[in-house]
Amino acid sequence: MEDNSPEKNIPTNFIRQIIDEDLASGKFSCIKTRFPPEPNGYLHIGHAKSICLNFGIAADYKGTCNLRFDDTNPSKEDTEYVDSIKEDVKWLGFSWDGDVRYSSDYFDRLYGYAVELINQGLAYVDELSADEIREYRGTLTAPGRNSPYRDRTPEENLRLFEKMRDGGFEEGKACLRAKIDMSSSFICMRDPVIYRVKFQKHHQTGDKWCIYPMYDFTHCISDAIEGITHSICTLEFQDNRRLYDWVLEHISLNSPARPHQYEFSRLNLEYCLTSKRKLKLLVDEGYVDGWDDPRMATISGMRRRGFTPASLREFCRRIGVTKQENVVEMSALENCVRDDLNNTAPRAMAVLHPLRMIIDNYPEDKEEVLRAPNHPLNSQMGERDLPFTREIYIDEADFRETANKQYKRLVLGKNVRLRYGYVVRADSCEKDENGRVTCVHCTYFPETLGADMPDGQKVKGVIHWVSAKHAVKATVNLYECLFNVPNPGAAEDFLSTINRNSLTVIDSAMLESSLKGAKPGVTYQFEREGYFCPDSRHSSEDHPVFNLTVTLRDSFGKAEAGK
RNA sequence: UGGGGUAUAGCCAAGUGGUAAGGCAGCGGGUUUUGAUCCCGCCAUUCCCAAGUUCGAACCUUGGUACCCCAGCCA
Repeated sequence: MEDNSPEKNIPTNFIRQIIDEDLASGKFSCIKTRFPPEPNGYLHIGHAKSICLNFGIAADYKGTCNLRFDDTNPSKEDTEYVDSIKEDVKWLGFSWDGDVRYSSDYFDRLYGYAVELINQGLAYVDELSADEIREYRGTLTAPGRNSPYRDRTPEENLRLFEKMRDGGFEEGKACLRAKIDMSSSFICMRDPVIYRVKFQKHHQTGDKWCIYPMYDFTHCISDAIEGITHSICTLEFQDNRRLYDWVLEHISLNSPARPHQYEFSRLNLEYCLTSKRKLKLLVDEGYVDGWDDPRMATISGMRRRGFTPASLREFCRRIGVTKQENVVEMSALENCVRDDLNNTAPRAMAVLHPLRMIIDNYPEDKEEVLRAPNHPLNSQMGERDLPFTREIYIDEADFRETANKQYKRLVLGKNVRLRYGYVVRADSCEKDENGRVTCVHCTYFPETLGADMPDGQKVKGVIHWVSAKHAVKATVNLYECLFNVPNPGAAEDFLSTINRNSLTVIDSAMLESSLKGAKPGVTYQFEREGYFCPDSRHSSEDHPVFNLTVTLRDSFGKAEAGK
């Protein structure tokens, strides 16, 4: 039984099941989620999964989703990142509720809650060094020891915490710790540091603070302040959930309903990196052309590559949300892009490796204008002109002097159809001193425009072409995966797994004339080749530069390669 | 016996005691002026392993095994 109703397209996953139960039980009446990136890098495909999850849930349950920058570590953050993140979320097609939020909006209140903890005897200023704190923390199998500063009075702690705030301690000389349990089996509960000294200008709060709250203290409180009902994060925070709950249990903030944290597994995509730290290294060390290099699995890179928001959303829908570790195959993503672009991309002809073809029986000064649909299955996308002349370009791969029956393109003495045009027969070819074919001479059959050969013979092969006189010379960037191995993130030295052939620049491709004014933002299908889009940085009307988005599926090439 | 998690096809992933969805990949066939698209068909007698409970188990119980995460004043 097939059911294509929209309801069936809404994903089901364990988080949505929890929400269904919470709604049914009356625990919550309205769902609020949040997408909480730290502005310390550009968003990548893994973030797209989280964005689709959080904003998707809000949309489907008629709730809301906040965009909140988790900006508690000013030394790693920058407004360049907040700007790019906002742009990426919007581009993906989502809108956050109200204004953009920042954890730093809550620094005053956070400070107040820290004081509350101190007053309850649940936090203390520790003057152990970072190294000493690590020693005292114990190991995975051995319990930790109490800091000698653990039993200071609330009054003393308050005074010391104010001193921290007022710049009275150098960095590393004091920190505020929650007093929990140094022998807990959850390492994160062994008196976690919740405030540290950092004489660092903050991109939002400037020089107002020299102490900054830690993630574990900040995130849960920020969620509660914003009335988040379901705080969704990735698996590595599962232990931290105990601290998340502990903090909210011990402060006076009573939101309508206490938020709960749920964890899902992060996305791993074959041949890609989904680590901001490593992506930043590629950018900083010049291995790529910026965060938006089309080979990067960043949202901005994929945008520049020609991926569509719809294809990324569909990808996130298809991969699902679970707690299982996973590595998704590249083909899953590629298929989503092809599915979308196949329906929406205007078609065009572009010859990537030009080979001259002269149609000897076509008058030298004659020029015809052929018409071609912009989409084979969607006439609403209109048509375009295709100038046809005696001299055209075809692709080198589409001509062979001799070939077996499998080869359906142009062979000496055989016929082939010029896409949207005539049938031609190859009569002879010219070669250079290296034996490389430089020109093919053909005869065309005037009666075959939109018709079979006069004798009724069907021509199997169809090849693309452009009029030499009207062709627009262009640069085309071809891409392969940036890495040679399926899981570069797991490599001991990921830089050594970089694919040196990840970029191939074709500097004299020939485009059909209608592509002359092509603007970034539209992805075209170059027929028989793949999807390509104008490069947003380098393409111009004088010098078009196109990036390969993804090739067409190619069963012939695959079969040939398999031989 | 530190603790927290996860095991269903090559890769994702439904499934929640009633007899293994779906997608991607792959394989076969049809249509086609894109070797594309589209269409049709095939692709887990078995759910990490082993015992047990039950008329009936991927789902429950017990015992194993494998893998991931945690010892930042990062998030």
